[in-house]
Amino acid sequence: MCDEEMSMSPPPTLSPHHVAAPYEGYKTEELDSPLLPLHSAVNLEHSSMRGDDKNVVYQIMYAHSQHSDSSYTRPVTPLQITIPDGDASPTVPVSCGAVNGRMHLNLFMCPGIHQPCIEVGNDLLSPKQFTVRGDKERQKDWKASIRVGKTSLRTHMEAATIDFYDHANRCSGKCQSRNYVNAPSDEAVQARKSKRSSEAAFLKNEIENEIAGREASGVETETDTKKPNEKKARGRPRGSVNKPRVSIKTEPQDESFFDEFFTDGPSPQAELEPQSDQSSSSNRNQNQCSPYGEVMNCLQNDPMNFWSQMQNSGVIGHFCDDIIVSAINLKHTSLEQPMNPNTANMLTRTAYSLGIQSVIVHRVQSIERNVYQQRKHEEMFSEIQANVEKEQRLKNQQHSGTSTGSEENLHTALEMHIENEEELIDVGKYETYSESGDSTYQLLSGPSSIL
DNA sequence: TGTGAAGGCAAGTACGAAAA
DNA sequence: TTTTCGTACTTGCCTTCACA
Repeated sequence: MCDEEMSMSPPPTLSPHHVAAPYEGYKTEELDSPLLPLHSAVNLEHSSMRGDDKNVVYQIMYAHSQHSDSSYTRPVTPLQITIPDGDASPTVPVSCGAVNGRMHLNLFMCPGIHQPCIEVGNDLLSPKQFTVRGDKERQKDWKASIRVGKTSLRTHMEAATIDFYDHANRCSGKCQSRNYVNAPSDEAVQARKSKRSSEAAFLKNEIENEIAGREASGVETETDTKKPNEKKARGRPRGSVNKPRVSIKTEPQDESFFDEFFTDGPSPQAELEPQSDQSSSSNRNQNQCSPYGEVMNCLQNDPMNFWSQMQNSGVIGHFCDDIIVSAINLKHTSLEQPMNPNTANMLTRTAYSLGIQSVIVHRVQSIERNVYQQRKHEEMFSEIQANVEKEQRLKNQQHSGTSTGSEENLHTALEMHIENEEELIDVGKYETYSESGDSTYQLLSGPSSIL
């Protein structure tokens, strides 16, 4: 399993490029991958994060690590879809239709299609979304639709001039064609390899040309380290049977775990555990693990040391997964249960810990503006509709003549719609969390304010 | 002739309904 | 309650066709 084998190898080093777009403006339209700047909840939980503190967050994470030398490129987990200012993020210019963007290679992770990695203005889009923006979604082939220079992304990937970040260790098993999986003929394989090797130099050169003016150090091609025979086929294995469905509904122990997660001090259970654990775990050799209280103490009082050890041990991915699962549980709790002080407090703590409070504020404002605009438009169209009906009645009464008035009104309505179009708020910027994917907001009676 | 777009097809996923 | 089955959907690759 790739996630469990997450390595800390640096990302490919194709022309490091500093992201120009401001961090705060980044967002993703991925429904299940909301923008979550990741930083230490322990260190920042009580600090007021301002927008210009973002670099501080980054320093807190890595400044004192063993990788403090400038040559080290920070590892990237799937959560880290934001790029702080000043971070070296290798990018390549990409295009899809008329839309241009920059693909962040260290965010481009297998299988890629839903991984937000393409910077377009202030948006961070997945390749799928990028093809939609470029009006190429009907092509059903995102790799062919996205172009690097004059060549498709597919061609680059087949030539191994571009590959998913740390693909050897993070392969999802869903990235390969059925044509590879279904054992192609040796001739086909040889032909493909030959084609790749002959094109690779040209394609690499093309990429370097595309990013001319920057240092072109080449892309790490990981084909040598790949093990094609270990690739899994996409989708459901043949002959497999259904397993009993595992509900992600919060279970009691998960609830308690989550309650503890974002609280200041140890929970009552946590305080009890060390005592019960101390007697039995005082002898490390007997249990083959550190005492509960010792681990908890390190986690709370020396987070830098704790997480550094987890990182060095290569198991930090497990804890990131726990955080993700806990966040999902919190989402379900928020959606399915009446709001209570505990959940509300937890949501606020989470928002502050993840540094997304400004995103939330912007989203609230955007929703309010959108509701106001929708109401305004409804009123406008109701008025026009009433006028049209009025004209129609007059027309019927007169039994003759033309009703130029209604036509004018209709025309006016169309014009007003177009004129006001630019005033419409792009709620898509902050509209990502709807379970159903419905992007329209319900018009509430009363004022536009939702607070 | 090369390139891009559109559509077809294959393989697998996810999920609900039905059966055991 | 668990397992099996059916089906809509997703994804990726290939072929065909139109156009410059």
